[in-house]
Amino acid sequence: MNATTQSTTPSAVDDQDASPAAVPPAPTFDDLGLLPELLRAVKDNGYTHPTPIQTQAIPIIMAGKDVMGGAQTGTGKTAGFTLPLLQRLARHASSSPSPARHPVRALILAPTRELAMQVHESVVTYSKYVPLRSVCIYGGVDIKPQIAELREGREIVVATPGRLLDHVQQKSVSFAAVEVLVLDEADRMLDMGFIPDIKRILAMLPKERQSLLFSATFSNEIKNLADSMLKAPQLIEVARRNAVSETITHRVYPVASDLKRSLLVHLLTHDEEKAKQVLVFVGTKFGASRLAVYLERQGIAADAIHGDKSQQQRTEALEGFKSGRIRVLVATDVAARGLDIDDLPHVINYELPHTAEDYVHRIGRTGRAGKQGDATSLFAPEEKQRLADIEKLIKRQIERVEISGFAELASAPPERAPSNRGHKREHLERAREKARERDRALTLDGNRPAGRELPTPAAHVPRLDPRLPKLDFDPTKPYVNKPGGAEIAPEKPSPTRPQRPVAALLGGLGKK
DNA sequence: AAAAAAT
Repeated sequence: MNATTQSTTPSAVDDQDASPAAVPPAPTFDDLGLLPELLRAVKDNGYTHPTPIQTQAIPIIMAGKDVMGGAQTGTGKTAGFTLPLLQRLARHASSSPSPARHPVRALILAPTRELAMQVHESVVTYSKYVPLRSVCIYGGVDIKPQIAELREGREIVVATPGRLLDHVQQKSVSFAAVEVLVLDEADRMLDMGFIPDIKRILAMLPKERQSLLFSATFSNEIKNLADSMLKAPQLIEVARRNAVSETITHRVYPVASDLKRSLLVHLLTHDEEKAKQVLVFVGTKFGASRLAVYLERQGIAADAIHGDKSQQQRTEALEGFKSGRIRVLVATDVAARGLDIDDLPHVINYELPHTAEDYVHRIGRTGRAGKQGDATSLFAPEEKQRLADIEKLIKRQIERVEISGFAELASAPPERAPSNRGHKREHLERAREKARERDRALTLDGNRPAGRELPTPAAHVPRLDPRLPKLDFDPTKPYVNKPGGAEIAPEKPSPTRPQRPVAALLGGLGKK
């Protein structure tokens, strides 16, 4: 916006505004009254000017007030609460080596492991010169080192709710001395059904404390949550809700869904701009893995990140991407919110997200902090409604870019579209996938979908989804459910009684 | 409609 007028003298008044007298000079971090130790850490990181949310939030949080914050990632929100939080704790920090002198004084809750790690990183960065220690608590990894760290004494705990409650049960953490609670991405927590966990944790905290709640949206549920946990909160809101960065160029490429893979490879290899790193969003976990493998086979360094991957795999994929070893990171919406990947120039939606709001979150990975960003979406005819919803939400028409050989097929009826186009291999793959889907429906659902005919034996290739645990019994035969495994029932079941679907068996085993 | 999170 005012990039050209951005003065080299930090104290210069921004005279772009209509009423210069009313506009204070752009604040620097020095103006915020932060401790020298914190300022030093900020400067080590190369920051001189706080973002708008930091300018607003830091004094309010330092004053000990409760906060309801509406800010998206990339606005400097994390430092906006980390710095004043450290400042408050540092005032009575204990430099004693005794663990007993380091009880948990601040609790920060985040919805995903990656987000928790990021917040923790920020805490570590800014607490460099103050005697405060922190730990990141999340699932999917060995719990013992976490217990050991908590035993040593940590003033600041950044955690995902599930594992934290695990620690509560094991009595490896005490909340008796908690002074500040931060709930980050509360809307996400709500979506993920974390609210019961959050309520349980809240009930264990001292009543006398400062609470900060951050959420990208303000639904009634969020407001209720805020009412139950905040006292006379100050409202901080920078970016307009669902605001989309102005520096992002949006594009959609019309294409038949069967050809999306080919188009993606085409874009990744032909478009000079996209010879760089790209984050690709897909709709399903399976789809993410499949696409990453496909890209690897095409000679493009790719990896997938999603919730069915082990924590180590997720960390590896993210590190690989950040280090540049991986060129294309294929992700589900695990990465849509909060994932902070610096200077990401391109985001591709391989599939349009189910809700328009998710589009905003996904493309929020690019065009950060005034940088130029590209949001490209592959747009199949059946996604028409989704695109309409997105355009309505972001209040702009997205440019259609038609690529010869792809766009024509997108306007043809989907069934006929890809035929005799020299994509036989893909066709085969597609057919195989269809067969797999059919198998899944048959073997796992037990009941045929209403009105759907059984495929003819020739078309029906009996094969179970390879991701599922191997069954050492015939799912079409009657069974009994025993602790430790399933067995074919020895006795003949009543012929009049319908069999329980296999899905019920698998579900039952999963819970045991 | 899909994904995320404790085992």
